[in-house]
Amino acid sequence: MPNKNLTEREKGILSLVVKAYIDDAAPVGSRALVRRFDLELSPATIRNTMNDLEDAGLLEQPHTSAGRIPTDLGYRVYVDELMSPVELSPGEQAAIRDVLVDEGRGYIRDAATILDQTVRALGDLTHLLAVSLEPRLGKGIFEKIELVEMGGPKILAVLTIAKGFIRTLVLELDALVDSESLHETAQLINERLSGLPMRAIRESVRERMRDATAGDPKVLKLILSNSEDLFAPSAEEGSIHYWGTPHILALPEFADTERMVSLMGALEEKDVFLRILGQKRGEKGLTITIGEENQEGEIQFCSIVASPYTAREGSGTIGVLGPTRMEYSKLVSIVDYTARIMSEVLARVVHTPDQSKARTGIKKVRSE
Amino acid sequence: MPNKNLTEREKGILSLVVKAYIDDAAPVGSRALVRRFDLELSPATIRNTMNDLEDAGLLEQPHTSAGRIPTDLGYRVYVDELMSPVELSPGEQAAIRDVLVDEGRGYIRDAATILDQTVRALGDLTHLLAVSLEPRLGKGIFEKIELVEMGGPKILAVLTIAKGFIRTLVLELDALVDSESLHETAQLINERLSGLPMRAIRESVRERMRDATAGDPKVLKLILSNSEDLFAPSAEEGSIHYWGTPHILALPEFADTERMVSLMGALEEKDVFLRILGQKRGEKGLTITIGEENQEGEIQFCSIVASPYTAREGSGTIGVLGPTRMEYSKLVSIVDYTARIMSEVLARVVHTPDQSKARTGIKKVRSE
DNA sequence: GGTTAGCACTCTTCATTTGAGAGTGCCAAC
DNA sequence: GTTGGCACTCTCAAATGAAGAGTGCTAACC
Repeated sequence: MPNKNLTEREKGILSLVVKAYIDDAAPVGSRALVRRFDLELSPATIRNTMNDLEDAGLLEQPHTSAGRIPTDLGYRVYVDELMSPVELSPGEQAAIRDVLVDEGRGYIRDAATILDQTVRALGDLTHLLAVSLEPRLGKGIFEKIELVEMGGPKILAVLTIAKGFIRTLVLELDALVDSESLHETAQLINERLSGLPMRAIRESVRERMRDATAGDPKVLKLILSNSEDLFAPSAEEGSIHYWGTPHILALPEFADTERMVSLMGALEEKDVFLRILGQKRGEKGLTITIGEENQEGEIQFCSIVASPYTAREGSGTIGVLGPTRMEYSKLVSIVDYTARIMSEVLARVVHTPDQSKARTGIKKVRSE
Repeated sequence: MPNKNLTEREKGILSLVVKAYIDDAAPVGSRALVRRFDLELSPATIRNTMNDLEDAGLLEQPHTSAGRIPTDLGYRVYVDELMSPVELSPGEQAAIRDVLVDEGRGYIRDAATILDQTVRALGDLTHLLAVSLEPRLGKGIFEKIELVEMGGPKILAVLTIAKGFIRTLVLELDALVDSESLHETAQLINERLSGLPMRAIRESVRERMRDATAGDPKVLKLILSNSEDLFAPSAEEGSIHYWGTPHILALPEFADTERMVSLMGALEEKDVFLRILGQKRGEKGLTITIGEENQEGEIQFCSIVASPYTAREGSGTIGVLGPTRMEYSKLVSIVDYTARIMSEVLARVVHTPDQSKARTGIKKVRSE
């Protein structure tokens, strides 16, 4: 917890310095600050205060006799104690809402599509990099399995999990099985496992399916040997969506090739973002991570404003990444609003592993 | 077709200039060329020849009294007439083969996973941006449909197309239907449509399904009103994979922010690459597109070496993108080899719309 | 005629210089 | 506690100049 013993004046100056630096990306000096905000004080006084703030570790100078820029700690104090969230304009709200809400669209998109579209809107609205993590099945309850013959020795297993999540997996047998036995086998599995949590199934399928009386033994064996994957806890753990690399790459902060490469590498590699966003999924509300507060070295020159969202029984994360010099006060509102609306929308949506666009979305049709 | 009337000497010099420039990314001068390649001729002679090549439009000077760099046309002549493909070292071959070939892996990955892994290997091997387009169903033959009840009013339609391709789509009804009628409806559809090309079905489902005697009329109506999507020609037209942005962003060619932004924008937007790669899918063999030969303005400072690959009845594209200054002679071999192996591997794989990693891949299991 | 040496000229690059501008720290005075 | 004044520092941009690389051209050479 940062020093709270700041005078009112110090708080004010820190705020102004942060604001000015966010706008200009250039060190801000005492004289410039006075002129810019029509301060009643003289530059000299400001200088004294700035000096105190520097001693407190909230500001720093790139070199002697340059202006000051906020340190990570400075931003932290600003974010925690000084700024107040900016209300969104109706236009901004609409920009987000229109993308997310699907009224009049004629079909329900699946979660992946929604995330994709949302992340685009968010990235373009903030002019930063928007990132999101797909919802994970929380405590998934297994509903049922269907086995569909696919021609040749291949079988498509379709699992229905919790309310509305489905998972498909193609299994390959080395012998042909007629669809009758497939159906019987599926039925047997459903009788014994339906309603159980996925975890429980993973741990005890073999015992539960012992002494099978019906169904095809080969198929059953196939299912059992793949139970780790079939009944895995999370559906799409690995899926992140992002949008806006051109926005941030154009910022002066990323003129340095090394930073650029390290960020893009992290994005492509995905691991880094999985860790960061996955961690935030645990948090209760909106999170702000500033610069070196980040665990991941690749992006310690960046800040992230992120918020968890919920989708049925799963939950994910959506957020915005940019240089530490970012408009926290506005981004907080935008990200918070987005996550909120997203939770609303996703509450009504089925989660499928299908990744393609509207074409393979979920069509909502009036059957007249 | 570029001028063929080049003397042997001119061809030689052009080759050397291209090679030197590919290595150094700096304009190459006559004296430097002589020193570098231990030429028997004097710089003055080289100068004369270079002058001729400049007149022919194959070389250009960034400014008077700098060295020369190849023009797009210069590269074209080099590629078409002068270079010879470099054979791959066993190590390089192995690097590609190991990723693609799945022996000993224990499971068959789906097409998306294979593309993902291949593109990674290709990008890292070439130190450029590797891109690929997922295979498209060629002349798809509809095999059958299965309708799976999903809880609530939702139905999962599973289509089996051609040999081994499947497509899933979630449909939503506004009434509950028991699985018996679902099964009957599916059976009816299969009886009437199985074996027909997707195109034919799209055009004439309604007539073909007229006077339905069995099945649930509501479900049938739902299927009909979604036939455009269900029987759409291509499964995953929209999917491109890429890897290697950090590689190319680090190149001097991309120090210019504008180029960087325009390339990254095109990558995120996907449209540009869909057009480029989709077009190449039509071509017979490996294609080299140099600089402004590109139709798409966003990447007219880049070259692409790409090759189509085949997967069952579908076909896709895989290739490498980089600055026009790239090692064509080597890339040709690498891309060609990759596409070849990929076609081999994909011939044995089922294509599913499932995007996640190994977890939801296709498990190959000995049922014994 | 092709090839080459020589030479004047051009242009970039880099280091250096210089002046202006912005900013600081400190001191003394208010 | 606040401020004006002042010496000092540092960056930035423009200007300068020398070095280096390269060119084109001409005249001579084989």
